Amino acid sequence: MAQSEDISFRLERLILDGGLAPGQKIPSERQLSFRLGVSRALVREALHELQGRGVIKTYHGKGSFVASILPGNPEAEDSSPLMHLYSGHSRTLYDLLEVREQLEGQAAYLAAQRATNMDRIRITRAFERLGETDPLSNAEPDHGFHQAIVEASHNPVLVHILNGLKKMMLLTVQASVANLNPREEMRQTIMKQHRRLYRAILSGRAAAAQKAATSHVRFVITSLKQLEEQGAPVTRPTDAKNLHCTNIATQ
Amino acid sequence: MAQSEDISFRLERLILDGGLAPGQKIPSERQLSFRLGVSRALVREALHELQGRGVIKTYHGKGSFVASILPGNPEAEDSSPLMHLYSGHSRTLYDLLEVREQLEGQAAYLAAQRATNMDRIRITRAFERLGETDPLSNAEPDHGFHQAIVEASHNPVLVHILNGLKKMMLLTVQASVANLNPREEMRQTIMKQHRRLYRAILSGRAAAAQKAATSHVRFVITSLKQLEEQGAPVTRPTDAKNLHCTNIATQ
DNA sequence: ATTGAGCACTGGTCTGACCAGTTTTTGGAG
DNA sequence: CTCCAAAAACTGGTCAGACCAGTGCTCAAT
Repeated sequence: MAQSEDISFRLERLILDGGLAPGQKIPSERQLSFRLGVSRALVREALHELQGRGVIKTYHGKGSFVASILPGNPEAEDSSPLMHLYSGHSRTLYDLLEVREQLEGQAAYLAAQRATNMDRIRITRAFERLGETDPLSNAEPDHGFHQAIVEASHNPVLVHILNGLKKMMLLTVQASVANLNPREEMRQTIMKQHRRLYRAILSGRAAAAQKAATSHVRFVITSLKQLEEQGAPVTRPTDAKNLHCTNIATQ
Repeated sequence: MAQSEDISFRLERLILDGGLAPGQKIPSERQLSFRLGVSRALVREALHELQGRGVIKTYHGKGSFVASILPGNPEAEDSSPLMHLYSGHSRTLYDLLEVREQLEGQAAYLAAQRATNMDRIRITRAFERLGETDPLSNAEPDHGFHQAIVEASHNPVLVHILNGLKKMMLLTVQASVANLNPREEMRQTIMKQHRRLYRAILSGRAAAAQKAATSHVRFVITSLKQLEEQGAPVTRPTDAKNLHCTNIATQ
């Protein structure tokens, strides 16, 4: 009945449809009031409702941003039982990657189908950034590339799950992974896979995109297993700073 | 910093310290704005924050009342902000099913490959129980069947994620779903799909199992969409008791 | 006593203004 | 031309006052 509830509902859907990029800025209050055809006061009330629910964060002079929902719990409360149970077990990494193989494939498939022009621009930008940085610290751009693809799938559930998987990988992953990326022929292969994935999505070839993504993850899996068999150390990184070494696993 | 946060904080304390019992009426907006020395708009924003947090309920013409804080399960685990964000949005159900289509398929695939004898026994037992119960309350055995399959995949991550998805579906799902299962031809089709899935897994035909599972979920999706287009009500169940009506969606 | 109109509440919404931070633009100094 | 500071153009935060829309009470006319 209340229009303000309707507004906050529509805002939620706007956030969901928009890909639910955590940390992403949402339109300004005045803009929203114009778009939705209501007064600014109403928009503000709706935003406060979302704020109370922890969906968004608002900063004076800057704007409102989608709250990162996963990392939002500094307390070990929700993720702890699972995390603690899993982390440290070498096997878990492969379990995670096994699921990721499937979901990254689906994300690529959907992205190829549903990507808007804005999405294509974001993906392209992320893709171009892949080659710019030096090999050792390219965890960030790589993450951005895959993130852009997942968000282009326009399935918030998928975004959420893959984010969760990634986070768990950071806790589970082994230091040995660091050895994988620096190898020149590895980098070549991965770059090629990325390019294939990129082209498939941009040209809307959904099946090809899915195949490219799954085979990419599968390649990472087999490479890791191979590496492990060669007697690579199976130790976890001790501090968070070293976590970027997991770039190969998040590709 | 923000005064409105301070206001909502003071209101919360007023509710707690004031010994305001659940269901009790809190002062009117105009009264609060006078008492707190701020504008009514500010009070309204603060109230909306509390409303979003589920602390109060507001009724047009009557006033705002302290909500009973009991009904929520005390365990913080499933009451993540994500849940609140998703639940109630019709689209989310399809987002969930879209992901499930993929993961149930993978679970079936892996189960066909990895199921131990013990797993086969469990799956068989669950399968046989499918036909025994009356059609209206067969949410339990159905859930058990799929659960047994997922666990036979021997991928804890997969088990965990699918459990989470199922839990979220229970919060998201619409009452209209209840109409799907009782229909005779639906039940026939679903039963046939279950049998195909069961046989494929037991005989170790992984690809066939995967196909059976995904097409099963896809069937549910299209059926639901069809039903929704026919003008079925898109209302959420009001009490937890009706949630078992979601069996069709969790199959 | 019953009923109805009217009034005094309640929240819901709008308008337009102004304050206070942040970011971008711009124009002049070097 | 470059660079940095002033200014303009954003952002959210707050206010005042008005009017609409439900709810419930009161009191007079029947």
